[in-house]
Amino acid sequence: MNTANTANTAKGARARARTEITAAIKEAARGQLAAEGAAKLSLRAVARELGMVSSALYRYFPSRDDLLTALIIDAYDSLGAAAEQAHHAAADATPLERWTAVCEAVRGWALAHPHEYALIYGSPVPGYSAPQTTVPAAARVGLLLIGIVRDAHEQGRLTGHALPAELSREAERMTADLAPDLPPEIVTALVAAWAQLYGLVGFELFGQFNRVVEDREPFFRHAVVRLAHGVGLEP
Amino acid sequence: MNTANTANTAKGARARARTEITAAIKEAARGQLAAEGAAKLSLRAVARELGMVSSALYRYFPSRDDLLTALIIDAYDSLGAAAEQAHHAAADATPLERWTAVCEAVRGWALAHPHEYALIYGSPVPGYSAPQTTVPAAARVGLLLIGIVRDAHEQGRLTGHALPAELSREAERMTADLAPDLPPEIVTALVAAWAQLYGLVGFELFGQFNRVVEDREPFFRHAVVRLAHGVGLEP
DNA sequence: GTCTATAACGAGATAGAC
DNA sequence: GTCTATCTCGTTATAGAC
Repeated sequence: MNTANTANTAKGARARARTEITAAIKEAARGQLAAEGAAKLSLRAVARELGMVSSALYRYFPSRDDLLTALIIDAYDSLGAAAEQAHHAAADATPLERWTAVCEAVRGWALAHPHEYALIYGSPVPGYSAPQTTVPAAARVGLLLIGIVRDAHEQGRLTGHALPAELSREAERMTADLAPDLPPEIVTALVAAWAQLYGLVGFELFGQFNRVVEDREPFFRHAVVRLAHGVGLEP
Repeated sequence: MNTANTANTAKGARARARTEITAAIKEAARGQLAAEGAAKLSLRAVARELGMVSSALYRYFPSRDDLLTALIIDAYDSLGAAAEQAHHAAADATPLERWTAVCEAVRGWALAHPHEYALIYGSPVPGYSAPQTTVPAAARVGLLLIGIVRDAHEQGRLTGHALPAELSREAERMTADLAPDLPPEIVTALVAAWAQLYGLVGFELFGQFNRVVEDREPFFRHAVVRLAHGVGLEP
């Protein structure tokens, strides 16, 4: 067990060093994101900042695109965790209150991490195409919103609006994919509200609200309550 | 008058050449936008593509940022013209039909010009800050939407929702700025709907709807009708 | 096996002398 | 307006330390 012990501690130390260096690389890369943008993220600059040589980074990330993917997943996870935490803190509240709590957590995270928000919800990075591995992290906020609406539906607190005939096929397809237990008109409204939420956040973050909306917090709060109404959530 | 004549034609030819070359520069720059993104837009590459020398471009655009600004204004103007044309074609229709016509024109233009859309509504370009000269072009779509809602209001076709007290000051400020003849609750809803419209378009364009919304046109159409309802427009 | 460093490639950008 | 010398980049091959 002596050998096992030393082997374990040795392996543990190596693994610890590896995760630490991986974290340092991502941290330096996030600094690059803020300074130069995702399009100009460069492995050499990251290595320089860490006092390493560029080829050494390839032990941790097989390519620049893999580093970008890791940053994207981290950003989605950080946003998702913030939203889940806000949702958990409002666990006993009404669906409408939980909805606004999640939306405000999204906005708060975006204002606190503007460059990471731009990475995941801004313009695509030229030449980069996100792999499917980003999907679970990207889905976290959406799943929260679905869960809130599902609870409201089970409590009989939902009122939907009729769908046009041309949309019924697609609405049923989305419903089967996302939330088979909810009515199609609710799922359709929910997907739209999900996109519209990020429209509000993006306009504030990217400067479109400059000289238009000044006092943004009450504006946003009211807008997401109206969004919830559109999905059928009543107070 | 001989001298005046030659002077005039010379000046006319020179001015014509200048606008032609300016247009060619912007055209090549738009190609760069699509290939490398706005962050990597470089005067040298544009010059290379045109067979010019980089220093020659400075006769047309004093800096890279000025070229960017010109591209941004052109994009806003192109989008605004497309929206205005769609609105004009629906001049005799109901406000709700004009609303959806403008929204669909925005989406159509975005799908046809994804890189220019990313330039104006995507992540900000690092190190670039848009000057106030972009504001009039950027406002065109918003002014259209305000006009449609104003017409509906004058026809008595608008129903608003009460505002929370915390928002009344900001709502009155926005109303004074944007449309003093409309009720504050309508102006507030309109600004929110404006941002939400671009949330829908951006999600489709930037891939967030991949594997989520497949048949996007009826989805979008229904979503903007619901947006209009949120502003108070009834059919 | 795990890691870092050296060196090199091919492509492209850049600054400055001319 | 042209040329050149010197930068950058992502990536790979290789050699050696632990």
